[in-house]
Amino acid sequence: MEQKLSDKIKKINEEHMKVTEKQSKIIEAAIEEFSRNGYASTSTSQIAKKAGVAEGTIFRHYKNKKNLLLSIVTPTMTKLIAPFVMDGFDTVFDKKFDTFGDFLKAILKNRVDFIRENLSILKIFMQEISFHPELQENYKEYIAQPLFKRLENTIIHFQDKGQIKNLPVHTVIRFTASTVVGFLFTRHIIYPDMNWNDDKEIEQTINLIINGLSPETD
Amino acid sequence: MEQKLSDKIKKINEEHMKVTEKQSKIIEAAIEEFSRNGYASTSTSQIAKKAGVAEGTIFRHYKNKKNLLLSIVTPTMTKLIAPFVMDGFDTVFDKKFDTFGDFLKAILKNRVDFIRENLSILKIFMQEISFHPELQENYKEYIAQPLFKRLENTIIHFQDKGQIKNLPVHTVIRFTASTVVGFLFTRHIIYPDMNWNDDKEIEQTINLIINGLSPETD
Amino acid sequence: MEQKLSDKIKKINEEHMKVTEKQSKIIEAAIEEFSRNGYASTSTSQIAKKAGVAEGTIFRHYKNKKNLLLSIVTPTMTKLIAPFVMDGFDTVFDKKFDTFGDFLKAILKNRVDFIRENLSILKIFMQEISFHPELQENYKEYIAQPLFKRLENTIIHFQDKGQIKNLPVHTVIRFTASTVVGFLFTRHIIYPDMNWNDDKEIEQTINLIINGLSPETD
Amino acid sequence: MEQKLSDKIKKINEEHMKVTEKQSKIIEAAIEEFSRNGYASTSTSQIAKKAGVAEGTIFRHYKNKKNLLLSIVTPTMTKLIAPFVMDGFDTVFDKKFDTFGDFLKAILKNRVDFIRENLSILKIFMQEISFHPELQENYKEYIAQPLFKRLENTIIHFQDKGQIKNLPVHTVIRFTASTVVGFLFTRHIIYPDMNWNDDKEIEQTINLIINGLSPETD
DNA sequence: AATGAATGAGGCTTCATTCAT
DNA sequence: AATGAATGAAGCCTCATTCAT
Repeated sequence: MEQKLSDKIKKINEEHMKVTEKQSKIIEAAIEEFSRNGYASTSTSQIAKKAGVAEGTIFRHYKNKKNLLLSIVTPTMTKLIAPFVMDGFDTVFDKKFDTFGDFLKAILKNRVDFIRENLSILKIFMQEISFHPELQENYKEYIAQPLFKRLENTIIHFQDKGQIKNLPVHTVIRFTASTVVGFLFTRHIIYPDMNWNDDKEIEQTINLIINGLSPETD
Repeated sequence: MEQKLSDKIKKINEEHMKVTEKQSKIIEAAIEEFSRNGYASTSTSQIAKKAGVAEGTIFRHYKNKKNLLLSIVTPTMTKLIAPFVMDGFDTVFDKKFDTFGDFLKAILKNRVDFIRENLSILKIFMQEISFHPELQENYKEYIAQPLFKRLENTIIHFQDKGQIKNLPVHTVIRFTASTVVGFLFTRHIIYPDMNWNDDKEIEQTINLIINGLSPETD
Repeated sequence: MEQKLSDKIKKINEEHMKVTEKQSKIIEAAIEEFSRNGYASTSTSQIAKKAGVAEGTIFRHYKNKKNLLLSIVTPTMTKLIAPFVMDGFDTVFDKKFDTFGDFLKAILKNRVDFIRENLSILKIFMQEISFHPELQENYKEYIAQPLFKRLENTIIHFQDKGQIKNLPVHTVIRFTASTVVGFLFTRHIIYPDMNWNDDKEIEQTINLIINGLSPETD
Repeated sequence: MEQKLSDKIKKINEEHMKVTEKQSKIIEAAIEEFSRNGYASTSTSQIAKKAGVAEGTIFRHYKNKKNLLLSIVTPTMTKLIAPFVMDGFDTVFDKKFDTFGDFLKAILKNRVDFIRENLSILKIFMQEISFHPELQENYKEYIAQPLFKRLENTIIHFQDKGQIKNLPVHTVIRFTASTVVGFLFTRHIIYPDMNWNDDKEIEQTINLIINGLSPETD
């Protein structure tokens, strides 16, 4: 069952691989335009022009505009969480971490490049998730739920070790995610052009999380 | 100068007051539709139908669809931060707070109802801010800057009192805001229908922030 | 019968006189806008704004937009030809002229100021005459026909005196009118801002007409 | 330089050639409607219906309603004056004319059919030239200026030969053009349905011009 | 007499999608 | 596989006109 899930995810990603040259031009153009203007305000002819293909060509490869959106967003989102859910991968979970801090650091190190490279798509995802039920369903089934399950285990593990306050798991996740996402959002979307010292910021961010979650020490 | 700003903001809000009955029906309908489908995917005829007015009536009151958006979003955003920037108001800042926790609690108590009541508009704001330069300008001038200034003072105040770690002010603000917004977002947008114990969640959230920011005690 | 015609024309002009202050503001504004943008491209709200009245006020005084146009154009056109058709007036026709040249000079002297003052309205007339049957009917009945009749008599008179070549009357009128209108058009519409020596140009123009029409002298 | 101009004009006309069948239906319909109702009072849906195409098809070929107008008017106007400005063409200018009368006769013979065939477009041009700056610019650059230059030379030539009164060139042109245009206008626009003897009228018109311009013979 | 809010028809234009080539 | 002309529905907005105040 679990196996099946990661198979499905593998398939989603593999389908994304076998693309012709025109196709990848279309995808590239669509990502740029969707992320700059939003899905609804981007026309297929705009994408075609930017991709250097005929309008009809888009519809030869993607059933419709919505389908093009899903083809862009879904594989990237699954890849984003792949290290958390893929068995057999050399993931961050396969190593044993002594502290919750180490764990966080490892995740961030592992995913921060991927996020930077796929920022436009993540932006599109955040913008569009509310408006497209298809996206929401994919998201819940392939991303949110598997991810939550894995994190749940990890957090309980560190709570058992006494490193994390005994708050409800979802509160811990929410706090951690908020802080991390808040940093990445500020870093890459609100002030992408500021002069950031990424290593220092990440360390500070992790410290704030660990401090926040550390059990009363008396 | 500072006085002038709060005057401008007062004006923005007052202009929003003198509305006919049809006008407020239009606003109400637009808020609902914009927030459900997004600005670009909401048609003015849709709004007119839901408001029970002729489509032309919308354009008698708002010269543009864009203008309608701004008329909805800008006054609400200034009202949201009004307690922080208005002089002469009985704001959360006029009282002296002994601890940073008390300060946070006071803010959240003060603003949480407003946020709940204006959730749709805040959602619209978050969705559209990236796509509308006019919105961005209003936001920077009337909201982000004044708010930052006030918070900066407050945070330095509590850093001087030794309650908050000596991190850069913007880091403190980012961490605090991320955590608060992360809670509100989860509470009202991701899982609005869950059975929330608001008081307890707010307390926990504040504790996480205070813990996170508390200076090393050794 | 003839009497009736000049009575009708008198009535048209008198009706144009009893106007309230708002009415004349509307007329003034309409003239300016119609002549600048054309009838079809001028909106009644544009006129109202420029006139400083409410949109509804226009329709209190003029049944509709078309009616406003007619109220502007028709009286002016009848006034333009009034000296030619009004009995009892001290017209250019009442004096006896020795030569066709004197006659032309007298007409031009008499009408040139009127034309200059009513240029915008004449422009509107020329633009709109093709598109409005009502205008065409008024024009034929009250302007073209009476005018032609009078000119016919005059021209036959000078042909009998041997001053004008024995061409068909309509040819003489066409040639004369073309030359005069051609001058006025160039003078006031094509190059209104050039530095014109009006007296000299008028004299030259008349000379060209007289030369053109002078019988072979051999 | 001069070469460049005639190249540009050639290009304008050639672009007008490569038209699909639907395109020429659109043009045909637009000409008829624009000339019957005026540009502003003709709707694109009206044109589409008359052309038997979808409204959207118009905008695939002409980015604007305005652009459609220009695509109709500009090439025809340049073609109208082509014989005057095109080098290498077998124009009326290439032959030597003994008299100004022969010159006028040649021009009229040459252009009268073209005018008759393109009457609707010329009407549209005259109606719309005042309201469209783009049209005015094209007109000045490609039509009025080159035409004036050529005529100037010709007129000075005949003035030197003593056939034409020593009036300012622009006065001669104005008088000649007024008389010719006055005839054509009466012939084709005011009374198109009258029973005209074209050859006789043209001869008379030319005689009037020549007489008008002939130097005093004493 | 004057106002101006309200209307709804219609105008120009864009767009996703189809289909013949 | 790729093109791009064609479509017609729908979008935003303007307008002449009406009517309650």
